[in-house]
Amino acid sequence: MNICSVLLCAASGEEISVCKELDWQDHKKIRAHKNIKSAGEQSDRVYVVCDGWAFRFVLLPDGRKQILSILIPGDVITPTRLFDENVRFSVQALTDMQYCGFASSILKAKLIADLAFLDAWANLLVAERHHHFGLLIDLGSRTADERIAHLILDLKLRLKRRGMMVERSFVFPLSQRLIAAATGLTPEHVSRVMGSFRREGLIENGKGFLRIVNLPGLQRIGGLNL
Amino acid sequence: MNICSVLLCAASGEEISVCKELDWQDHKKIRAHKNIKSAGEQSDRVYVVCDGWAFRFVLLPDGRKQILSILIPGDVITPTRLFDENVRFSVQALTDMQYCGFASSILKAKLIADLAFLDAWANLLVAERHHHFGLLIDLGSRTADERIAHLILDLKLRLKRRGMMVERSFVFPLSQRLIAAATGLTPEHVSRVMGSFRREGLIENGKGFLRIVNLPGLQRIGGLNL
DNA sequence: CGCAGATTTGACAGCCATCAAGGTACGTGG
DNA sequence: CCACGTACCTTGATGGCTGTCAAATCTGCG
Repeated sequence: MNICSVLLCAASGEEISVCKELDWQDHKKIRAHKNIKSAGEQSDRVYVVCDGWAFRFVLLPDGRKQILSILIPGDVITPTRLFDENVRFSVQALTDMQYCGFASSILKAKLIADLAFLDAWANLLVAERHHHFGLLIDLGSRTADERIAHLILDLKLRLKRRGMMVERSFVFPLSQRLIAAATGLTPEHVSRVMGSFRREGLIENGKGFLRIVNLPGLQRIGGLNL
Repeated sequence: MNICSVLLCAASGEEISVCKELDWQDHKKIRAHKNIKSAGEQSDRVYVVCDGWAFRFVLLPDGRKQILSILIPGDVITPTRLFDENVRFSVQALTDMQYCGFASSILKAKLIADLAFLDAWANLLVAERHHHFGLLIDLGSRTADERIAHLILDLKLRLKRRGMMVERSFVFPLSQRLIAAATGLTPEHVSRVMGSFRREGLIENGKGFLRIVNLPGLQRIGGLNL
């Protein structure tokens, strides 16, 4: 048993005991801004974020990139690798990070043998799907303020679940350029919106961290209210 | 063996032989514009579209609706129902339609017993995920023309795979209001874009059908080029 | 110190939303 | 058969949110 197995279990919502026999195959470090995977590459490993942040993205022919998801420690980087050899997106380290890989053949064998593990993996995919629906609503129907507020609230929730918040503050290594790529906006406009959030006393943020000062206010803007 | 089982197999990309023992539990008809499912409802059935079109959507508190996916015959309406009792979205019939339901307990038992079926189901979820990524790119990074052209090309491809195209024409029951809800635009703007497509000789469309006149031209606008 | 990248701010433009009006098709009821 | 209502599509005028372009400031880093 090791830290990566624990993370994998945590990510899939499973009891640690389920994963006792799982052991990591690789354990890698990578520097910020390096690609972990590029779209189209093949691979026989499923990777899990152990430390640091990363993001999934697609590079468009005209140079713009659309971010599909932001990955924090405990997230599975390529959960569909078990069923699809081709990865349809690229993954880049956002900070210096560590991640570890599990051979998909071993995971898949376990998936079949262990019903609880299958359920856990399915729940992981379902949760991601639900998350993507939220993103679609943001990009399709909501204003810049709403998208950014929602992004912040979403990250807050996920970090809190993993015990990575202190008070109302958390590590926040996202550059405004990245927030822009995630929300479908331009960096300039993100700067304007974040600036107004700060002036209105909703948030405080400095180098690498963010603090939610007025949670109800932020929720009034970015809550999905579904 | 019946038409619904065949459709379910087709949808999951499986050989028909795999599904021989599956039998439908319900077979329902429903009129256009009626809801098949509402978000939050629980259900113990997985439904498959037999005839007609439908769409998944989320209703926002301010009354706008965002369409998440358009469903054509052969599509599984609630593929995650096997792992998640709560459905996070609503589904509405777009035309008069027929659909049938399979008890999720039976499907799930088959999933565990039959490796090929598990793979097929996983492929279905992976394909949907990939499709949602494409939508995210549209809504996040692309113009109105590109989104609409892409929507048309995507439907064309899916209908072609199911053998539902004649020449370059296909049934196209989407109102412009619905295209707007799917692409994150307003009906007025959709009308302008479709009008310009028509004037430029890219498409022809009348009541309930659409014909792609200039496929390369449309692909130049709406191809993802990934 | 010098450079590259991130953030901020301002001016301006454009895409698309909003508001409004009119046309067409279709179903219903008289 | 015709009046009428409803829903959809079309078109125009106007406005606003956000993108684009540009430049200044700041920061970290070699």
